[in-house]
Amino acid sequence: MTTRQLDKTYDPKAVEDRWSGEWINRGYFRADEKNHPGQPYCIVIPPPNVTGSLHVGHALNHSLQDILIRWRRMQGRNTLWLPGTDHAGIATQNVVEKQLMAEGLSRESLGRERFVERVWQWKATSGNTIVNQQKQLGESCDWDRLRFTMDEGLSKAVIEVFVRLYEDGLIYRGERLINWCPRCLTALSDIEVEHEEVKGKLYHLRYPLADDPNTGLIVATTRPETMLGDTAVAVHPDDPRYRHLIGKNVRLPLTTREIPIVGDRILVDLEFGTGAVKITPAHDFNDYEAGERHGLSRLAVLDHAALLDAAGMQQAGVESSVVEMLRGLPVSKARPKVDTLLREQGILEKTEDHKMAVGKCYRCKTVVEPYLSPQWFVKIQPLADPAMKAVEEGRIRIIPEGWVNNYLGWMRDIKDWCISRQIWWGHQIPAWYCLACNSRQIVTTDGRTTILQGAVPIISRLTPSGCPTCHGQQLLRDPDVLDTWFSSALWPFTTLGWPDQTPELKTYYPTATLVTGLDILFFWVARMIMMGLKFMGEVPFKDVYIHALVRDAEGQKMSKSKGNVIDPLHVMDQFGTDALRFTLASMASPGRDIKLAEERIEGYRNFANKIWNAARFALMYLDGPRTALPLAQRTLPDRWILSRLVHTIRTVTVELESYRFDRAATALYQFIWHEYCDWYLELIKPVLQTPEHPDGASTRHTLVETLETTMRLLHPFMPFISEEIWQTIPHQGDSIVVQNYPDVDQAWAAPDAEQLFALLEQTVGLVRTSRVLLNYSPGQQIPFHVGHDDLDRQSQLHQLQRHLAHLSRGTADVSPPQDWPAARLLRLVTEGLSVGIAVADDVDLKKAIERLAKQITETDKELQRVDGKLKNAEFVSKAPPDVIAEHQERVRTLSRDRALLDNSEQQLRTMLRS
RNA sequence: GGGCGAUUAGCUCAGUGGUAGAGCGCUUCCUUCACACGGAAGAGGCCACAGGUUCGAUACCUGUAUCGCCCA
Repeated sequence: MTTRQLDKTYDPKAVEDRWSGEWINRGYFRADEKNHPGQPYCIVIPPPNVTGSLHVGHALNHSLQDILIRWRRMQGRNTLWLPGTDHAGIATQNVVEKQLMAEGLSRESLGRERFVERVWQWKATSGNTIVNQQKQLGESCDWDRLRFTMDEGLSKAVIEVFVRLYEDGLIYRGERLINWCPRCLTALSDIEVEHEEVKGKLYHLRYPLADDPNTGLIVATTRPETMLGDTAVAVHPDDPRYRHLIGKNVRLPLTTREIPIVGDRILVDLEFGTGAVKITPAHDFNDYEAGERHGLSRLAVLDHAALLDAAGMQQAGVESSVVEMLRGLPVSKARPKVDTLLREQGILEKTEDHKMAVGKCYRCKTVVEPYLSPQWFVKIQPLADPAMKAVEEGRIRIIPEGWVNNYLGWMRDIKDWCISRQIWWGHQIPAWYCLACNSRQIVTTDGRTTILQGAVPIISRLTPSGCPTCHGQQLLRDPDVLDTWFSSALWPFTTLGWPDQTPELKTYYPTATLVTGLDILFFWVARMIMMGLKFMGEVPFKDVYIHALVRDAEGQKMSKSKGNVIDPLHVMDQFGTDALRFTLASMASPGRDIKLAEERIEGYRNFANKIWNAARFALMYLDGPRTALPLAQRTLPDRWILSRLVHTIRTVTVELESYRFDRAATALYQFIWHEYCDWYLELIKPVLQTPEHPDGASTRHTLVETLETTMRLLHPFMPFISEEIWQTIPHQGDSIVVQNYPDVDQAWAAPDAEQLFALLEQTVGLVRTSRVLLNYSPGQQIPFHVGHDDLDRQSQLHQLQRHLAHLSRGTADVSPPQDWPAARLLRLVTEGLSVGIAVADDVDLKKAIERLAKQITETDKELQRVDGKLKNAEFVSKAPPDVIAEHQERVRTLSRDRALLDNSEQQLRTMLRS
């Protein structure tokens, strides 16, 4: 066998480039839905926006999934990690529109067909960016199954779902107040609005009574300009200030209208403002509902661009001079004008500062307007109920559990889902209208065609050939497209071939785990559950693992505008992909956001280098025969490291099963660095470096055995370096990717070896401390004494003599402390263990004495504390016997230590004086 | 306004009803033939505050403060 010489420093770049491509070429990630004997384990990736490039949030999300998938694959499960991208309707349309703008074009100038073509073109050139980046990260997706939410199969499925929901009466069209983005010019669903607190003013307006203009009612509002569309004033029916006014009318200032005063205990908060509020059903959600309760008409005074609308104002009886003054103005300009008008007319009583929430478009951050328009909705309650039940009954587990209430709470109050968007990029709604039958409902003004409420749609999977009612041939397709989240809600089954009953669907649905961030729990997760239950009759996944958000080192949300974005590709370039992956995994503690700092990644880069050098070390000493001796015949270091390894295997496996990536990563780090490298490799050096050593063959075997196993254990976390090392050391098989994950082999556990080792570690620690106290240089060989109060331990020290001498660099005399020379000896004592080192003539003893004094103080403190507890009658009578025994034992040990330390200190002081 | 979470070493974070832990940073020593992206030894903490439960609380309960997130 030829061993390759490894470089002194690990260079991730070359290794990663080679393996990321090679794994794919060899088809290791390809799923087999038909012949694989293993239990299926499927994860569908949260499809990144096709516009996107990999950011650190993806890196976290994908790293965790890849860990799970690689781990399960190695465990022999029939794994499928299904990749894909999302067409991201509004976001993508915005990107392409921006491009057009730069060319002096607009989507309107192109027309719908050419615009959509243009987006496809853009997708063809830029859409693969993120996929290529994912491959670079080593993501073990089955890339042959890459799906896109607008590819042919998925589009067909989307239409199918729409038609079926419509036929089931779960989709309807109606005029409702919806969230409207005046910049994107489209409706948004409730959750696509981000609420932000801003400073505003509360305006107190006096509305005079119609039959007694000298008295009036003062209403409080944050949006004075909408008063033009008021259709009532509400007071609380129990409010003694106003209840006698209910049923009377007020004169609405700036208009020719009179509006009624109504009593409403939902809308009106007795404590807030003046206790009287205006009702503007066309421009406020709460007012809209109040309007429904009281049968009020809705008067819209803003148009689709959120500009004051002349026609609307006229219809609302606004005085013509006011109409002229305000027409076409945006709210920001209209408000000061209205303010002035109201002041002049003595209507504005006062204003006061007021904090209020404004809604912003989650795509473009423009302030959204409640807007009255006909839209398509999903009737959600019938879908939400089973989705709640699935979680309540534990058919879906949400991890961490804390989010369950969040989910259930949202589902309980869920509102019908507005699914139509007035954009062009997306799945066009499969609804057609007969122009003949709907001549009054279809109006075109200024080139904008509006399909009014009441139009009768023809819902069809294919383009209908004619009107089924009048057989008319002139049909207009509904111009709206579906909410992007409509198609992603179907992702777990449409990507597997639904509505066809494919083998994939049969094998992999329901999927095993969904890994996602909290931010899309409602957007995506909840809706997948609803749709999965509706169309598959089964939950789409069994576990939902919700991970944290990645923030910058200061805890700020990363954003391009703040300039605090950590680019994962840059980091991968600088420190290696494995280092980034390991960092993210080790920081993925539940319920806490990740503050990512580069130093942390650098630390794990160092870890990778450490692993690399451990492998280098192994390779350097691997020449010669290797023999697998029975475990009982192996050396202490070998039995100890195997015992620690099996312990680590158990920990990593258990932690992965409970999605504790952080703990699994910590266990690996601790084992590899501080057990394998710090102790094991040091311990076996004398054997490896002695030619023809009797333990050589067995030690070399264990060295390879443990290193090879450790690489397999590490592989899901650090796929590249583990593969590279695995390939270099003796192994069987083509790639670590397809090897078995290490199993817990209980035979490796060796409690006796661990116990011995603990004594070794403790003793070596004391010797090393002594050396530093006495300023012996690290290389200097020194004689030292070791002894123990406990006879068993004393004899164990004899067994350890060789290792002690090696690790402490000196010659070890194991004998009872009372036999040691009394003079010129520094003695350190811990828990019955004594170490004595000769003091050279020229040594400064101050440091050693200080250290002894300090330890004596600490021992005293501890002694008092423990003794105090034992003197407490209640403790002795109530604490469990084993705890009491333990305390008593500690008092004994501490007292002995204390006496010996005292003695040692006095000796040193004597020396100092002489 | 409602709900959830956090508060532990200088920083970032684990953790447990009975000796307080890690990484980074810091101090001192060391280029020893795996690794200076390294080794060894150290310093550093009233576990936010106040009550309660308990023989015993950093941990369990209640309240307070501060910060963060979600929802309205």
